[in-house]
Amino acid sequence: MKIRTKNFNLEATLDSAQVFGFVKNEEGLPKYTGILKGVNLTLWQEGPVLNVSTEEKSIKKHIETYFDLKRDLSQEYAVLEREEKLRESFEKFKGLRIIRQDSWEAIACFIISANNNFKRIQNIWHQLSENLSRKNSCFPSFDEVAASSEKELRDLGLGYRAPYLFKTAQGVKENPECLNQIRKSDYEEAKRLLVQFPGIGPKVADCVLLYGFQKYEAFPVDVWILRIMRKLYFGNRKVSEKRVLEYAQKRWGSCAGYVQQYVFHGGRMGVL
DNA sequence: CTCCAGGTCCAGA
DNA sequence: TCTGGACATGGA
Repeated sequence: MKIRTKNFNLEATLDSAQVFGFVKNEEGLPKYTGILKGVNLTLWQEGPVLNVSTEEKSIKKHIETYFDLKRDLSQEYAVLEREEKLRESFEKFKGLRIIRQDSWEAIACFIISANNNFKRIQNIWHQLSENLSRKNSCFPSFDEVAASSEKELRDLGLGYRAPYLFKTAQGVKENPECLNQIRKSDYEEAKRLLVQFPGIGPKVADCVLLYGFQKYEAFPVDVWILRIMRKLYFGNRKVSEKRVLEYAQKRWGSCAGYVQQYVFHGGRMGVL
């Protein structure tokens, strides 16, 4: 199946650590293998065309939703074009989009991401999917994680995050409505609700809000963002994460989340 | 062996 | 409110 796109960069989108279930295989043209709505698929891009290794009709709409291909980015691009310090990242990775991923998967994955590295987060993603999910290689639901145990999670490589994920899964299972509560709340309120779960602090909450709940004021400040923001906007002063967050939201408002993704990816790729 | 990875939690100023 | 250290695990 072929999907015609505008302003879309598959590689930048899937390489910028928003999701952890896709595996990249580079043999010339990079291809990504993963699962979406229970359908296994491989994705690769040729110019504006996004190729999908399935002819299943229903998957097209899911892909357009997942990558948010219909979203008009003119506001974000207007902001980024004005941002001289980010010019190289914007030019190089234009088309990078914020993925709309499953809310629970985002919660779980970013609890796991804390003080961890990309490769290991990917491994754990697959461990959880293979061992806890009934459906073949899908990421496990909160019910399925809650039906596991701290010990099992520890054995799958979660380390000290095992109780965090387990207790949070139990909490969501007890009150699944909380996900809708978060969805309909504004950014501040939604964040207040999220950080009540164990393992979710301000940074993880911002990731979850941005990738899992489409709250675009969210601006996750991790070690990369902190380093680059200090360098570009604070003359290398040792400002706190909180100061950086406030600065970004004041400067970029509802585009902060998108700007963050270009800062993060540009920083990791070494162009900033 | 030491250091680090998309931080959080807890204790003590 | 703000800072310092502990915390599993695996790779460099």
